[in-house]
Amino acid sequence: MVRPAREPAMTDVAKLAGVSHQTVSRVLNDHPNVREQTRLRVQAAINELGYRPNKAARLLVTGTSQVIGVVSRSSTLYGPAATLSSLAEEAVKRGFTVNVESVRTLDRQPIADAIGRHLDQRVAGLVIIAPVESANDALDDLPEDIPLVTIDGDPGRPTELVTVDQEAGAYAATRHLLNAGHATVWHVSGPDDWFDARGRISGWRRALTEAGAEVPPLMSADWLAASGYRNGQILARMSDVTAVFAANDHLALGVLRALHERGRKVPEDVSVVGFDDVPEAAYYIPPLTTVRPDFDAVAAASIDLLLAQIDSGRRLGDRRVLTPTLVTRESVAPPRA
Amino acid sequence: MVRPAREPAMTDVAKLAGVSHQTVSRVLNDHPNVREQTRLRVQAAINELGYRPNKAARLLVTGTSQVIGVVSRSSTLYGPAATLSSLAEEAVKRGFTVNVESVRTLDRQPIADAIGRHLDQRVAGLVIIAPVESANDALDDLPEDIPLVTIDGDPGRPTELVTVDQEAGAYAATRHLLNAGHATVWHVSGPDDWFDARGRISGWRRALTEAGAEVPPLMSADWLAASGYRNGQILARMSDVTAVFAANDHLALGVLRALHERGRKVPEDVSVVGFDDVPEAAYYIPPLTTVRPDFDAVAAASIDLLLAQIDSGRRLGDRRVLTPTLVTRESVAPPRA
DNA sequence: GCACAGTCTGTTAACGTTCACAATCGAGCT
DNA sequence: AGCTCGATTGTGAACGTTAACAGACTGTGC
Repeated sequence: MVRPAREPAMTDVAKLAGVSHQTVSRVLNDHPNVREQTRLRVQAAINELGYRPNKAARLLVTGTSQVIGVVSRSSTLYGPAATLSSLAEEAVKRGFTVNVESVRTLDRQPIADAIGRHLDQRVAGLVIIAPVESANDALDDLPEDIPLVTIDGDPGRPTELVTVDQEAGAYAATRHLLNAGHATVWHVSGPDDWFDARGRISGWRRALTEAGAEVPPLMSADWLAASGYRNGQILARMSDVTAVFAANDHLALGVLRALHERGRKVPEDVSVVGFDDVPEAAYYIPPLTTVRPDFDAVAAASIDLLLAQIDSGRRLGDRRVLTPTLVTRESVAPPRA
Repeated sequence: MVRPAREPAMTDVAKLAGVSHQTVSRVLNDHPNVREQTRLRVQAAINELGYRPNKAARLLVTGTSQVIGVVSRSSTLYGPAATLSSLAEEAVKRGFTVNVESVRTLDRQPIADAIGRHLDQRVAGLVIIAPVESANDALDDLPEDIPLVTIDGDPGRPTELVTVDQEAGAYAATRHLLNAGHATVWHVSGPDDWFDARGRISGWRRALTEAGAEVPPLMSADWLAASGYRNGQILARMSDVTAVFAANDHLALGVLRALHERGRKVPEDVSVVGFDDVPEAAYYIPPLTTVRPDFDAVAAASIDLLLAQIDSGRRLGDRRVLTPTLVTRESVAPPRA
C-alpha cells in the first residue's frame, strides 16, 4: 500500500465505499435518510482509511465550530484554576472543546484582544471570567449575536452571569463568628476592584450591622498569603481583636502565621475564618473554618447557560447564583471570658 | 448604510480598495512586493469594513493553524496549573494561541482522544503534560510529522522533553538535611507511577547512600495534604525521626500539622523540607524550606522547542532539563543533641 | 399500467482563503 | 526603439466540507 501524500478526505472515503461524498457527509452527520447497508459500507471505508473529518472545511461552510472560547487571567489562584479545569471537562462532556485565551492582566484591552482572537476562530460561544470592572468593559464592543456567559462578572450588567453568592458566604462566615460570642469581626479583604471582594465585604458588613456590632476598619489586601501575613501582624498587636474573617484561605493562612508568631493562639485567643476551602485548608494549623463555593457547579452552570444560548440562537439573560456553604473546623471558638 | 448580511470577506476589501483579493492577501501576510501606496489603500479598506481574516479558510488551504494544542490533566495541583497558565501566556507572546484539552485521568485512552481532537483542529503542534507512564503510551500512535513536546514525560522516551531535574532537587533537599546534622532523612513520596515522584525518590536515596546514611522505608502518598497528614501521624510517633523530606509542599503541610498535633516541634524536634515552593509555603508554620522549580521557564522552554520543530518541519530530539533551586526557610535546623 | 409520495442518492455550487502561474509596468541598458 | 529584469498585480484553481436541488428508486392506490 502506498503511503498517501495527503490525509484521506471525504471523496476518498466515498470512492472506496462506492458512493458520493455527500452520502459520506450524511453518514457523518447522522442524517436520517441513509440506507443501513450504505451506512455500514461508509463506516467501513472510514475505518479502513482512518478518515477524520476536516473541521476547518466544515467550519468554513457552516460558519460555526464546536469550540467554546474562554478568557481568563493566567493565574494560579485556586478559584479561577479550579473553575477553568472544570469548564474544560464539562464542555468535553457536551461534545464541545474549550479554547483558553490567557491574559496577563484584567485590563480592558488585553481582554478585548483575547476575545478578538476567539472570534477569529469562530467560536460557538464565549465564557469570560471577568472578576473586575475593567474586564467587563471589554464586553461592550461585543457583537450581539455571540453567545456569552460571564463568571464572577459585574452583577449590574444584564448579560448571562454565573457567580457565587459572595455576600451570602461572607454573611454566614461573619454570623458564625458572632454566634460564637465575638463582639465583632475584623475583615481582611481582597482587592476592592474585584466583585468577589466587594461582595464579601458587604456580606461581612451586613452581618455586623444587623447584629448591632461595631464595624471595625477594613484591612485591604490582595489575594495572597503574604498580604494576609502583613495584615495579620497588625491584627496580632491589637489585643481586643478576637475574630478575623479573611477574604480567602491563603490570606487566612498568612493571618494564622502572624498570630502564631506573636503568640496569639487560634482559636483560643483569636478565631479565624477563610473563604474558598482550598484542599489544604483542613491541614492548616489549626484546621481552617471556611466557606466553600462549588467551582464544579459554577463551571457546569456556565456551560449550561452557554449551550442554551447556542441552541436557541439568542441571549436569554439568564443568570445563576450559587450559594456557598460554611465548612466548620477548629479555627473558631468562643472568645476568652 | 445597509447592515451586511454576512461578514466582510477578502473580496469585499479588494473591491473597496480597487485591487484583487490576492493583493489583499499579500498585504495581510506582509508579502514584500506590494507598493506602499497600495498597502495603505488596502489597510484603509480593511479598517473601514472592520474586516477580520477567516482563519478557517486559511487553515483549510494551508493545512496548519497558529494554534498549539495542550493536553493536561484537569487539576488544581500547583505545578500543572502554574505550567499551564505560563504556557498560554508564552504562546500568545509568540503569535500562537493555546487550545487546552483537559482529561480527567492520565490513562492512555482519554489522552489519545484528547490528542485526536487536537489533530482534528489541525493544531500546529502539541504540548503534552504526561507525568505518568500511561500518558506517554498514548504518544505511540502519533503521526511522525506533528511537532510534539512532552512536559514531565518519560525520560526514557526519545521525544522532545522539557522537565525539571527532580533528582537533583531531591538530592539537594536531602543533602541540606544531612548537612544540618541529621543521621538520616525520611521521605514521604508522591504516587510512584509519576516520573516526578520517582525522580525525587531516587535523588533522596542517592543522597542517603552517598553519605552512608541508613535508607528508611519509603512512605508512599498521593500529592495531597491529606495523605501528608496521614503519613505525618505515623512519623510523629517515631521518636527517632528527626528529618522529613516531603515530595511536595502540600504533603509537607500535612506532615507539619501531624507533627504539631503530637507536640513535636518543627524545626526543633523534626526538620521538614518540601518541593514546589507554592506561594503559601513561606507562610506555613514554620515557613517551609523547599525546592523551587521554575514553571515559567518550563513553559518557555516547551514553547521554544515546539516552535523550533514547527519552523524546521521535523522532530529535533532536543530536550531541556531545568535545575530547581533550594529555598531555605525556618523548617530546618540541626537535630537536638 | 400509471401517477404519486416517500426514501434514498448524486450533482453542483458555495464558503474565504492561499498557491502557482501569468500578465503588466517601469527602469536601466544596449 | 527594443530588450531584460525585477517589482508589482491579477487570474484561476485548489482546499474539504455542507447546502440546495435534482434525480432515481421504491411501494401504494387507483
